[in-house]
Amino acid sequence: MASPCPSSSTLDREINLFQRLLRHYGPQHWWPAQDAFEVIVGALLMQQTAWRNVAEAIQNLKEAGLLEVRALAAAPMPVIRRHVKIAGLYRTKPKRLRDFCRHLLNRSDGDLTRYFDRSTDVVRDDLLAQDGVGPETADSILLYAGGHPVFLVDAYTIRIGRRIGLFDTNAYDDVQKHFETRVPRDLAMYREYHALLVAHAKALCRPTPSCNECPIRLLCDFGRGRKR
DNA sequence: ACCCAGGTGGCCC
DNA sequence: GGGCCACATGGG
Repeated sequence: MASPCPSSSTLDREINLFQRLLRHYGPQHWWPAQDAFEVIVGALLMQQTAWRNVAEAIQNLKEAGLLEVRALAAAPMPVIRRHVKIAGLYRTKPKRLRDFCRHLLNRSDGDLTRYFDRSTDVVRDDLLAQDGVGPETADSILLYAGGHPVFLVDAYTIRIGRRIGLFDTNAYDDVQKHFETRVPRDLAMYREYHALLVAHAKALCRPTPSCNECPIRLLCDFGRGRKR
């Protein structure tokens, strides 16, 4: 049966949004990391912290020879703390880093390929069981370190999606399901989609606080709104 | 002196 | 299930 060829205007908004973002911002080349382990460390440090500081913390670890599962698992807490202090939450993040590495050793002898070589759901549950790993961190690790195609949701995704009327919820799982049921489950595309949403958020945040000048007319003004 | 950053876990109702 | 809070550093 020859199904009618959909013009771009009749495509799902979620796919159309991806195409507009990609056309405007271009490929983002995410995640900025050398290898899977560096992605994991970055994901654990990134929470509620500017990437600039995370990058510096990772560089510190790298120069200290600690950007490796076994080394980090064995490093004394004060040493780890000194290197990652710049990434904030220095009383919680170092312990999470070290404990996560110890878990990797227990689970797969520190072999990340082996660690990720299970079904997406199984790995995701295993990640979520670790201290400091919530849905976003788990999915960023799955997507960018493990090569598992999951749609990564973050505060930007929810803000943009709500403001342009894609959905009306803050619930992580619901937003994820929203995209996963409308966007083909493709690893490269899911990686790019999330990176593009962040690129758009950052582009919008700085120069144009209001959406009137949004380069791709998404009408999604930014700012978190008052807290407290 | 604020407000924010690619969250998470612990409470409370 | 949803809403609030502490956590902590550095930059605008």
